[in-house]
Amino acid sequence: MPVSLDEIFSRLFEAWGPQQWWPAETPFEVIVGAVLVQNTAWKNVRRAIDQLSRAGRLSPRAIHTCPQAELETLIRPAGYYRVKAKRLRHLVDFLITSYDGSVDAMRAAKPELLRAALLEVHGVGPETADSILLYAVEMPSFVVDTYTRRVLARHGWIEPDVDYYAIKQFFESRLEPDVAFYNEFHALLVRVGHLHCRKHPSCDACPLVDLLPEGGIREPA
DNA sequence: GACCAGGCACATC
DNA sequence: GATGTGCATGGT
Repeated sequence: MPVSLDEIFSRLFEAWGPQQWWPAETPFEVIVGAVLVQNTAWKNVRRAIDQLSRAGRLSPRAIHTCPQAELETLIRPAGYYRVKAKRLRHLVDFLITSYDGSVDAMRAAKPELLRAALLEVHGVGPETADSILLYAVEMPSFVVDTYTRRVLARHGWIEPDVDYYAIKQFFESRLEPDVAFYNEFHALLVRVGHLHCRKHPSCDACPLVDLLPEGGIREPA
């Protein structure tokens, strides 16, 4: 690790400032978005959430009672609409069964136990669980996604094939647990990953350009 | 028309 | 345990 995470964060934050994540009106909307955004561009998720909202289906009970066909139609713009309709229903069932449909009620839970419980829900993997913990429940659980992995791997700070939990620990072992900080850091990593670490990167304007490893960026995994 | 997007579950070897 | 595949819409 040739450079500190604090240094990386500072550069990104000074370049772009607060990212205003998660883009949602309510904690429940965060949860819905966390499922719908799986391997999908946020713009498409926005459409799906708007359709749910306009149909009066943007609440735990409303989704719980929503016929499957209607739910699929409403979330269609987000892609994978059949699997996501099922995943959304499983998650809402969990929320209603375990927390009486209240996201706020989850705040009283022990973070590790809540994370484990979320991972038991069909369709909720590590990133979705951590997004819910951090952005909806406001627990300091670092979120790792494609961009996080790509940015770190391209700069040679991690091996590209390390697993999710190892990357999560990489951050959490080096940072103080702080919801606002984790929030901002992850959002900034998504931004730098999106702008500069894709298949055809544009490193010139990247705030981390002078932190590139010897021999330039690494190939993606 | 190819390629990509803020994953996850499941099949197969 | 590692690797491959299906899921699907919409933007570039």
